[in-house]
Amino acid sequence: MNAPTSRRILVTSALPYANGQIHLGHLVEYIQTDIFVRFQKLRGHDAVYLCADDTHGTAIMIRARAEERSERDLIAAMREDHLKDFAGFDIEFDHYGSTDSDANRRLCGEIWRSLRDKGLVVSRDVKQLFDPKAGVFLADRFVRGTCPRCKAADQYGDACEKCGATYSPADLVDPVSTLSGATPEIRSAEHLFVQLEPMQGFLREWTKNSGALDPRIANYLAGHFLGEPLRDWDISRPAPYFGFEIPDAPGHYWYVWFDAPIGYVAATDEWATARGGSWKEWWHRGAGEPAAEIHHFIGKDITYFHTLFWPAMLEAAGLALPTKVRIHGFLTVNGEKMSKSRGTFLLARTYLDHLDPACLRYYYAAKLSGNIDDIDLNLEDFAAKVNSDLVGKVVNLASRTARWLEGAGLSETYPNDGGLFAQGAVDGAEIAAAYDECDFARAMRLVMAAADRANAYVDAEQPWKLAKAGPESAERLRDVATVALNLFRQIVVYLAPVLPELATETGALVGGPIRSWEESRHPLTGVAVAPFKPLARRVEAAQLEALVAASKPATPPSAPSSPSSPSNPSSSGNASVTTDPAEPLAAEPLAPQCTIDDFTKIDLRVARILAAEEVPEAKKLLKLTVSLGGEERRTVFAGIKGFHDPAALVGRLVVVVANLAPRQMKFGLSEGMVVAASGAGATGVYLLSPDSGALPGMRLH
RNA sequence: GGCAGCGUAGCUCAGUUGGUUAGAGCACCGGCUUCAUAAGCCGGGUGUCGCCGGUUCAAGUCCGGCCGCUGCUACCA
Repeated sequence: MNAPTSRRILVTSALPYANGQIHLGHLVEYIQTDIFVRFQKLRGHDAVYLCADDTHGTAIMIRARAEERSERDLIAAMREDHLKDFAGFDIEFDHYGSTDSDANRRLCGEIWRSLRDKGLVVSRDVKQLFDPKAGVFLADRFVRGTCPRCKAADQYGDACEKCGATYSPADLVDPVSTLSGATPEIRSAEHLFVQLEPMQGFLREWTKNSGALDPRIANYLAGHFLGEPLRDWDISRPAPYFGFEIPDAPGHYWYVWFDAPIGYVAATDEWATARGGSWKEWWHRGAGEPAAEIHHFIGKDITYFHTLFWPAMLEAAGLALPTKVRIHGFLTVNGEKMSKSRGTFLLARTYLDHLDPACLRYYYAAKLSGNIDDIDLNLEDFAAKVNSDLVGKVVNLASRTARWLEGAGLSETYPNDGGLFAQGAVDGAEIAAAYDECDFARAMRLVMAAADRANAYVDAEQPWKLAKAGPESAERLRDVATVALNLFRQIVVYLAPVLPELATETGALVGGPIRSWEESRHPLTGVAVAPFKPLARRVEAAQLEALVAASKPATPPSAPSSPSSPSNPSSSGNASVTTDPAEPLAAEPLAPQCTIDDFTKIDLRVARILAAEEVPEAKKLLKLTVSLGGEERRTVFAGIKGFHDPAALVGRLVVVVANLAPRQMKFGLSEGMVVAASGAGATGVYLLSPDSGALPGMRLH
């Protein structure tokens, strides 16, 4: 029963680059980190979540130029966007800084001096392509040209996508700068390098034995970098460059990857200073009691920086090393890389326009198991999982029992529940262990198992019958509902790191704010229960469709419908045009715009009804057999019973969706769908018929 | 091209150091229920564990090859 020993835990997420908006891929990391930190805080630990915008580098400089604004103006605007998006997803940083801060400049200087003092900095000339028109050195991806090996046109500066050759940008035939179109010239410039080879022994030991890395990662590093001499790390860029000028090397700037991780320390500095402390309490070895843990959450793409460069820098500077580098995979949507053209490049903002952030937080939690596999956001699965778990199992528990307690409140003593609450409390240890290892998927499975038990309890006790049985059952009813609501609140405590909003609302329903994991150990008794308000809403397919539609690239400017256009009679005021009632359209607004590609996915065919029979048990269905021409027959269940006489349908031509996935219905397999018009408020269902002459099997274009 | 990860039920995923008959949730099928936001409960596994070969008394698990998917590729893999 004693509270867990308090730990001091500093947690970071990778710094988002100030050159783009937050998307759902980013959020895999920020949501994951936020859950971890909220969990640690709920457990009573001294945890702090720090992050910052990563603001420097060529890309920012070039974009600022293109937009004819200053870099600082650009990064200030991006920062605001980022903060808004994070807040929208309930991601709660203790401090959110910027790499373009005074604190960061100062700390970069301090760590730089340590590297200099250790003799790790060397200077060397580097030949690089230079864009004379834009006046900047060009990273490989800003140069395109013809592959020197296979002569494929329009290849990047470092490798050919066609033949796979790798080369130096200087080898490209007819190189062109993608910035200005100018022909780049080769220029030589001095760069500063940090020697890593002297750190090889340290890195080999740290990656393998510190416990900071998953053995798979340690193994990967051992086999690919630590087996051979480590190359020097090019750490400076010549002017012009948006970043910090190196104090003892005028005209040279720290490369963005030097100042970015130091941003973690700078954020600590700003946060600690504001509350009267110092960053040294967290980053100095042996400072503070107990020793602080440092956890970095990162994506697998930046493994190299966080497991070799960064620890080497910290080691050289004599600072504390990461306790854990927690590496996660990337996000795919519907099994594929996010794609703008498919509408699966989902921005945080767009998601928030259509859906509840809690749904994504839960879905990610249910899929994150702490390893480096990519995770897939399957939109159908997303809706099914959220609806089934959150709405059907968890929230429904309160929804189906809270109302019986509105007047009386919870029972004065906790009733016999067959050990359910006690079992839930015991499970808490296992759930906590899963959270602590970032195996949130396992935590969610355990929580849902608890919810299943609770629902089974309610079902067995049949409180609805007690409610009807009259006053002599009132106490029993109160007891059953008391158990159910306590089991619900226990589950919500376990879900609080993932679903802070649900935790807040549950606190308002019964028992007050949830502040500690310990609240899962003791049932509430004798307290009031507020009127029940819906705690979560189902995800509807239409919301997902709208999200995808809104994520497609801006459609070519739909010809602004000019009111005077003669082809647009409804707005021409022409008296000869009859005005139809507006209700049908108003009742069911237009679906989001789709492309011709979307449309052609749906194969509409003319079909002839060969047979139509009643399905006696069905309220709405008729069983139709239709011909698509030749021998192609389909069985289709159509929801038109009561509007059409089966006998009158036989022989008639209709339109069917011919490539619709078969659907198992209660009365048999339906192999298509007959198209019909209907609408809110309308009473009938109106089948479509082609003009005479159409033949079964013809496609609608 | 190089490197890494993955490939288990219709879908999303668990499967610990190789060890009975390969699991969960969802979906689906059958039954029950009607308090609840079309929610809930009971029952049913629907599978060539990507393919081929090897090690072993025993392989989803270890080894080799192949295929497929995904990601990364720091001025240098």
